[in-house]
Amino acid sequence: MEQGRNRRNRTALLEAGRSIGRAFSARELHETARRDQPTLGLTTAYRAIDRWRDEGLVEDAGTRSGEAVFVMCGADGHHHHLVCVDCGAITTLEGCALTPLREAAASVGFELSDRALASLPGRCSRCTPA
Amino acid sequence: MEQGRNRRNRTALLEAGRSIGRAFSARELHETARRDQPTLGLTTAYRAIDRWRDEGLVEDAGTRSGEAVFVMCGADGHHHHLVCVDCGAITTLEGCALTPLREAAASVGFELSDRALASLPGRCSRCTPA
DNA sequence: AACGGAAATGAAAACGGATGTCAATCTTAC
DNA sequence: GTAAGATTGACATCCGTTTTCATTTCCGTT
Repeated sequence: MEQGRNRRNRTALLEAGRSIGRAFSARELHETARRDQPTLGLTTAYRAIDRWRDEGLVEDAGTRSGEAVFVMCGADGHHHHLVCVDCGAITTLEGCALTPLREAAASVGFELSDRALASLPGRCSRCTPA
Repeated sequence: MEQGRNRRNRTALLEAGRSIGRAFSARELHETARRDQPTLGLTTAYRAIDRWRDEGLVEDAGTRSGEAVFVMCGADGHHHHLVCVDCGAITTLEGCALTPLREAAASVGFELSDRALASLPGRCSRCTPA
């Protein structure tokens, strides 16, 4: 019995997302997953990311040269990601160093957006000019 | 003697940017400045924002429904802006509540991006659901 | 195993924000 | 005033993303 395309696609996309190991664009996810499933379409990669975002499996991580980029996110415990704006490298920041900022915002009537700040832009040591 | 178009455009754009009082897109800047200078083109609005960014007069403030948005920024002293992701309202946050975060990032070899975090996403009290 | 409705897929078209092009206009130096 | 150079704005183009739609796949029911 020929296995279905759907399940294989989903698996290939998920493995691609997990194996990339850094922030990725929809195009990069597509290219990576395509090595396993050559017929997989770009539209499906976009749709997978949408679904993952709804499920909390992926976070928006801004844009890199015009493309929206994302980071995979195990949903365990409160944490933030540092994302290198140059190469996409990711480091997980355990605990929450955002509390002082959140309180400062609250004192002027603003509720800081946890979702939008889940991924924090920066530069990894490789990409920081000496 | 007919005054030049260039100077008038520049003035209209600058006044528009300052008068809007919240985060704005290039299209919004264009529409506002156009009330003074009806012949002013959208391209010129984009170019003004580019120039302002180089001069530190404006900061990127993410995107709102697909459009990049910006906030005007007096270059005086270190501060951050809280920008409402729904309505674009701005509050200036004096001092820097980002220090703990910056240090946490530094401890794992990341240099936090001051520029990218100049404008912090959140929700103003009006737009926060009760 | 066969059927049927619901969901997923991928190719192509449509969309929209941003950028590039270029002739016309304006500014500034002389 | 004139010429060289910068600025402008209409239009074309680019490109990431979304929409569309006919086809295929999935899965519960018979």
